[in-house]
Amino acid sequence: MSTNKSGVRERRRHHGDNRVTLKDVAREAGVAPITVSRALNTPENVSVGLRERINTAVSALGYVPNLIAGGLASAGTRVIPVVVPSLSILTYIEVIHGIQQALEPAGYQVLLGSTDFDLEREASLVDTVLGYSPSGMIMTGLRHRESAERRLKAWGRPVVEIMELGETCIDMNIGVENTQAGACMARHLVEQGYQRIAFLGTGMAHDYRARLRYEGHRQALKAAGIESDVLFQDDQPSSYEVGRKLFLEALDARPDLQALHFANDNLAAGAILEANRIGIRVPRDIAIGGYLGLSLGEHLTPRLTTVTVPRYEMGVEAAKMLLAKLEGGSPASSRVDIGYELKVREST
Amino acid sequence: MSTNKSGVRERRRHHGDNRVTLKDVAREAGVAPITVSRALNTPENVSVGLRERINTAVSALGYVPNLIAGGLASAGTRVIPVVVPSLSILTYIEVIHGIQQALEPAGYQVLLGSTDFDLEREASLVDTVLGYSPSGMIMTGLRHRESAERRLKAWGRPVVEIMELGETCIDMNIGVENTQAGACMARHLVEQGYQRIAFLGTGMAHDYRARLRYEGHRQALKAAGIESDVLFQDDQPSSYEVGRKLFLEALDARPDLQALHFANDNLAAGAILEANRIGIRVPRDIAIGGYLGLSLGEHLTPRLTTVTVPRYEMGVEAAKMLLAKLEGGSPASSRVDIGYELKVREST
DNA sequence: TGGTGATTTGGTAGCGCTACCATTTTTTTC
DNA sequence: GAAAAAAATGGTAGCGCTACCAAATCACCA
Repeated sequence: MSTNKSGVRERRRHHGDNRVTLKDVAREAGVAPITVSRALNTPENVSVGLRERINTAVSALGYVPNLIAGGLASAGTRVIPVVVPSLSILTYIEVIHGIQQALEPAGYQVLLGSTDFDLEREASLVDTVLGYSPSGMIMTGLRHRESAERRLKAWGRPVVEIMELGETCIDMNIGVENTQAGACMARHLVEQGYQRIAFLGTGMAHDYRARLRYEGHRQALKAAGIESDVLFQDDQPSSYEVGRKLFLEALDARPDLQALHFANDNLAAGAILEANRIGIRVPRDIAIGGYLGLSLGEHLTPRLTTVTVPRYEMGVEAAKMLLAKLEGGSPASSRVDIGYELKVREST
Repeated sequence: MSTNKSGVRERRRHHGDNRVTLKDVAREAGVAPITVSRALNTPENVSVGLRERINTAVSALGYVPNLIAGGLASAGTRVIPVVVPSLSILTYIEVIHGIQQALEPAGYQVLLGSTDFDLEREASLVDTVLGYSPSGMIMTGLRHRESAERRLKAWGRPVVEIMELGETCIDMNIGVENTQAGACMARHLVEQGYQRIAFLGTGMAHDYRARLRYEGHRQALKAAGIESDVLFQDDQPSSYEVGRKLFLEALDARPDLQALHFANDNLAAGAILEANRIGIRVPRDIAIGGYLGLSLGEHLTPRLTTVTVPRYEMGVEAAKMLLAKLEGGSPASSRVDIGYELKVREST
């Protein structure tokens, strides 16, 4: 029977995994475990000599902290869940990219969650990820199930809501005014002299931010004295293919249309590419405007007029707001309008 | 002073956070905590009546397990780190999407890590994420720092290496034969009668999978008796813009070229879009082939000939292999060739 | 009915770390 | 120089859960 010196039966480690622990480092450095913990977490509270001795032991043994144990015992686990509606939409990917690039150097990891635009799933995802004792959290949008919102508020750690801007948020908020962005493009189309303008979007039943842009579009047309309001929509996720389909559908149903306002650049690009193929001249025959500022837009012929949103930067800023709060301070502002910009190019 | 019934000073909870714990559920259901744990994790070991009583208590209190504590005490934390070279490359995003879609329903979360093609960073990322006691892991490629490889092998939990196929892997492997895929396109170009063929790629200094495809390209040309070997490269990440730049550079430097083999569809698309703009006819003036099968390729004029790789499916399959092993069984195969397909369209 | 084994439940210890407090050492002050 | 304050280190308990083993209960059969 395997026994150790003191004759007590050796307890088999739970996991096969026998990583170096803080205790091992402590033994190596000849100090108490808690001192090692301090040397690593609050080095200013440990004398210089000891600190060096401990650091030597750490690298000698190749110690890597068990964040799980740390998370259980104290604060967070240096995990930041990022909850987005979909991973198949480039927009969210670019935001996540920005978040990740800003968080990783600070020693935080991104935990990915996707809701498929379902607030119920979002709520249960919030429950799940809170089970990881994360250090903070990034959510998409300002609308959530009441239960999720309550839980996050009670949680008391930094939360950033992105993509959208509103009066009230759980904790911090960065995004754009979707209604205004929608109105901006519509106004531009009107200013260009177009009168018969349609809005074309996908998944508007669940994507309320797209609905907000449509709402802005309508308001702008109304303000310009255009009462007619043409909408083409589809329930599939946005893609070049769906853009193409909506484009053909609109041409067919309303040959008199002068301009098409697409809910995003994927759709708009699909339309321009199809126009190229079938010989419809943009904007002479019909004008096309998008939303997002995907790089593809600049390479199309004609180049796509769009309302750009700095998605990557939004991610970086969201992460920075979170980090500011995590590091004890408070962010410069807890509500940031990342802005949008109308890029007038040749398609309108 | 705040004291409880037994006169012991009440210990302030570490975290403000006062979630419902397993103990609370146990009290509510009138059983021992361990029984609740069993009812949730191995319900077959708990009698039906008790199981129901416990489930009632769980939902009455809104209990959500603390995965951190579970992870510390036992096996994994139901986290699967996914380590990829970059989040700005659509390929990896689509794989991650597949992984996420397959893992989330099974109750696993994706922890994102990106290495920027730096194996040193990859190794330290491996150390970091192992600190989360993950249940399994997904890595990109088969080449790693020796330390990372050793650590993962010793770790003893399921690891899937994706994107590439090889003789030896840490644990499980799914991907494509990059060399063959590169050769496939080159062979096609030769068969179409093109002789003066260039390969155009980006970041080939660090992206060895792109180098493998180039290697395949060279071998195929050599096999066809074409000794000349033209390469244009750039160090920026792939984009339409860089594709455009390489395209113009190639046209300028070697006006006699008949076909361009791009390392990926982003570059190839950038080239076709530029060709459209400046009036170069593809494939009459010059043929263009890509790699990946991005959906954009089908919407270009001419449609892009490419070697498609089922990226989303690769993610799903990788996740399934992992899940099979996590759930005790073993995957049907621990080495899966996800395959590629030459899609001949109008650009060649 | 008692005995055997299978099934169901509970007790205890500990996963690796840090909060909290106690103790020791050093520095400062008058 | 002693007393007081500050800084450095250590001890202990416990974060919430599950592995391991012990105990209790049940089913079954001779």
